Amino acid sequence: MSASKRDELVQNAMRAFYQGGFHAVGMDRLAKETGVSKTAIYKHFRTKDDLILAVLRLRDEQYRNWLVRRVEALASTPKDRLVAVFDALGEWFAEPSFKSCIFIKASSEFQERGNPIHASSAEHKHLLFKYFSRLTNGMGADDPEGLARQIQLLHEGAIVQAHLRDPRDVAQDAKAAAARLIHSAKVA
Amino acid sequence: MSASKRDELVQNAMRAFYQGGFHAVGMDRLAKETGVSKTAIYKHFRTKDDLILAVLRLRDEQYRNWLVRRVEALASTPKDRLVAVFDALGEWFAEPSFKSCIFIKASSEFQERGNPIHASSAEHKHLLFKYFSRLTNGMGADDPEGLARQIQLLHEGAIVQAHLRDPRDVAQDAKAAAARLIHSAKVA
DNA sequence: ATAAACATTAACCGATCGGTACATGTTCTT
DNA sequence: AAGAACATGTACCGATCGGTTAATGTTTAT
Repeated sequence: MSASKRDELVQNAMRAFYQGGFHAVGMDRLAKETGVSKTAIYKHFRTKDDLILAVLRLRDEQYRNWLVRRVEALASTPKDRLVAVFDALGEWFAEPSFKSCIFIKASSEFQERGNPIHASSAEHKHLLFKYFSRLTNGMGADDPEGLARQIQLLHEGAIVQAHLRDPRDVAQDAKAAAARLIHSAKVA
Repeated sequence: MSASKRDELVQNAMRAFYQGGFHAVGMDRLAKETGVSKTAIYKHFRTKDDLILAVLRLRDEQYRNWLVRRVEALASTPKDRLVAVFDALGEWFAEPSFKSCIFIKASSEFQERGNPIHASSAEHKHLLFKYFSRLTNGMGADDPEGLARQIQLLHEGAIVQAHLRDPRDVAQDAKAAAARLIHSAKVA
């Protein structure tokens, strides 16, 4: 199996797990939906959990790349970019295939503290925090880490809410709250 | 089976699903952990999904009752109570058995729009919104529904974060953000 | 052309899934 | 005390779970 074929498999597995859930989607169904036989899958991934970890690694890279690039395109100062995060979120929520965040889902299904899948999800959220932190540092906030954590609270809350109610206004609510927090933040 | 026995079953099922996940915990394991045989369970619940719905109904009542009473004990004005919500959350996060919110987990595992379990989770979050809304109305906020939605964003975000990182400071971060939003909210 | 190397498929493994049939208590009525 | 009504546990149902074995292409090197 070529490297690109493998990437394609992980990508298709991501779609299947994202739409159907990790426990709910079995390996047989996965083989059918990805067009790759179970044997071929197990040639490259020792266990289902390993495949899930590969899916999460890919999604981490995808999501953070997308967010950073989209935010860069929408605003040019760190302060404006922190607000623009929620415009980007709004675009994501509006996609018909939006079904919450795969890491929140993964941590819901694999919740034991030491589980690698849980840890991988936590790591993704930490990397996201570091991105927010870069921006709050860039705008010269007095307590950049604190503000970054607050921004992330709104980020995670918006995703959860967008999955449970009409997502149309969720991003705007979060954006308004973020703008308040950012503009009233003390600058060093 | 007496009514109290039934309640006890639902309560024990709640613990098992909460700790282990809905798909991951099967009916055999459930029977073992609750001490009630499968046959007896199926005497009172047509399907596993029906049992899950009963679990969610109980948890909805429990959580909202707990939150309202705890907040009432911590503060006496609507404005202070909105902030106190996050002190209550902090107490919850500090419990060793805390493992996120069962409704967020349920909506992660049953994510199809029309699924009754998903709908029940959404309904719980809507009832929670109505509680926040009562408080924002009580404090005379200019846009009470908008502020209530922002408070709920912090509420959901805090739960997700508390599940993925050290939960010690999460509630305080959310409380600080909520206080900012509440105190800078226009009053009609 | 041929054989080694690799990829794929189908069939199968024991375990567990949600759910049920049935035989055995146990309790209440008379 | 006898029998109806109900509750319970055991053993089982076909289907599916994650994962493997072994036989069958398909490619590549010589």
